[in-house]
Amino acid sequence: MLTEDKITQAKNAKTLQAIQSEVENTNKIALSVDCVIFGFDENKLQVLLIRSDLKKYSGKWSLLGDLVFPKEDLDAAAYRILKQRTGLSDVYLEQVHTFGTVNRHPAGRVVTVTYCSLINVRHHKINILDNELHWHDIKNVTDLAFDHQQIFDNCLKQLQKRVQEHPLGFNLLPKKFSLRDLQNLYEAILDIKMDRRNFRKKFFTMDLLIDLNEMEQDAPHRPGKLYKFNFEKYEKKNKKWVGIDF
Amino acid sequence: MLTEDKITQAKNAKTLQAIQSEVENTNKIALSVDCVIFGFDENKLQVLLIRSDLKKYSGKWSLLGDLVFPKEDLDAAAYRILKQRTGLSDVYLEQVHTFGTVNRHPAGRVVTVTYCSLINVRHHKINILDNELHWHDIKNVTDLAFDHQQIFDNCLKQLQKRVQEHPLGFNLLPKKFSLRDLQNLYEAILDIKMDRRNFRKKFFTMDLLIDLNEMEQDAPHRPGKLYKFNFEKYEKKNKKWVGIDF
DNA sequence: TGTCATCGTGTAAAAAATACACATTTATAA
DNA sequence: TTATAAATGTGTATTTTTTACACGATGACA
Repeated sequence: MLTEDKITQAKNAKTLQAIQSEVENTNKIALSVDCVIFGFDENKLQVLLIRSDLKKYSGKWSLLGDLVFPKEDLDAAAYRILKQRTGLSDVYLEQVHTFGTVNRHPAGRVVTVTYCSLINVRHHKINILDNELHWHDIKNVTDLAFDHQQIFDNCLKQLQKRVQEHPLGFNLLPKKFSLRDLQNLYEAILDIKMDRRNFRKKFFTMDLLIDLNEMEQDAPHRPGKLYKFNFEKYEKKNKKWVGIDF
Repeated sequence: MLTEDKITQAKNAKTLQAIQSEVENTNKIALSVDCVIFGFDENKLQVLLIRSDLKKYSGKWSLLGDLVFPKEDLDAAAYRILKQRTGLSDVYLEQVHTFGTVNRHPAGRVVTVTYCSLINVRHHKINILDNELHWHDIKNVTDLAFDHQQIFDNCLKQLQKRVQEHPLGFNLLPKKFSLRDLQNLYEAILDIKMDRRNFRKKFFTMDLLIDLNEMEQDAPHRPGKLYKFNFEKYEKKNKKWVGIDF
């Protein structure tokens, strides 16, 4: 190493104290997490919203969020909010994006880490005690408080993409579901219509559905067979590259 | 609305001051950005690293990062670091993930927002004056300081995925490139070998390359034709859904 | 027992991905 | 100048995947 290098290195090698001082004193910022919680009910994709707790946005709906505690992991904060609001643990949760525009929050600088969560509406329904908390058909979600509309749009877009690449969608369905349920789910998330026969062929070819030899109950017409997703088998196979396509 | 609802709403409707107080006083956290800066040189994917400025990690390499200023947008902080370290503006930059494990940084709680940047090595080469800053073949990147190995791995994985779905890769190449250059780039990023004829067919079929009617210079063999990417045409076409595949 | 709605199924055509070989061009070295 | 080495440029046959499309069977209900 050249002498010059050593000088530079010495210059760069701050003491831990120096950095600690920077971290402690100068540049701290409030950090929050916001959860976009999706559910699937009546063949519609739904999102869980709460009335804004800020007078400025009184009457508007907002995502579920809270400040992150100083000694709390980000994921833990997101789980805390979910547990608090839905009573559910063990839910699908994935970080999506961090929004940090300086003036995004009226109360000061708040950077927010957003999470997408998928839950089975049936499992948690009884736990929504707070009357200010409601499911909304995503088609009717407009004009949310803060920058939550942007966050929501971003999250939905990511969901639409990821649901095609990974078996996320099953988190929104009961353990047992019919192929019709599954197709309705995909159609709701992607906002498209699909050919029924080709959809079935697609999933049967994947060979990741387990036929339960049971039938739908209480269908007002010919009942369909019930399936469950074979997570074990899915975990074992490592998906290959798809190929360049843009 | 029920009376009960109104009570709940009143309870939830904090004043702006109350929230401001929370934001200002209780839960502030140091926030940094870390940039994974990729380059492409000698047919190898490279990443720009600096020697750690912490004695604890003396000798180890780390990503380029800095604390975010209280009145600075996240993206702006990332651009600032890039400008500072490479002299480049107008570079490809994309937020990837936010890492916030409580003990990830020895100096205290620091949450970091990570960015992936793709730059043309030729354009900035002269601007690396700092001797502690070096390009590293990604194949040799191991054991970075802090949790930077994890951040790097995550970022590379995302790059591998996104480069197949969007024309990011061209940010790593000179404006004029041969098809061989392009293929070498994809092979380096994805760490696979591709069939030359099928690769060419693929890109010609896309019809997004403009034939410049120029030839490579100084090739030690038969020179290939040079192309540039048709960004205008690409922007105009909106890619349709790919289809379920997992 | 008839009607209605949905289930369950197969095939043909089109499009995309893959595997694969040889003549051409330029630089370089004999 | 000529021969050699190395990479370019090109096409076709095969397989796989995607798409389009129709009808008989089943169960609920009236």
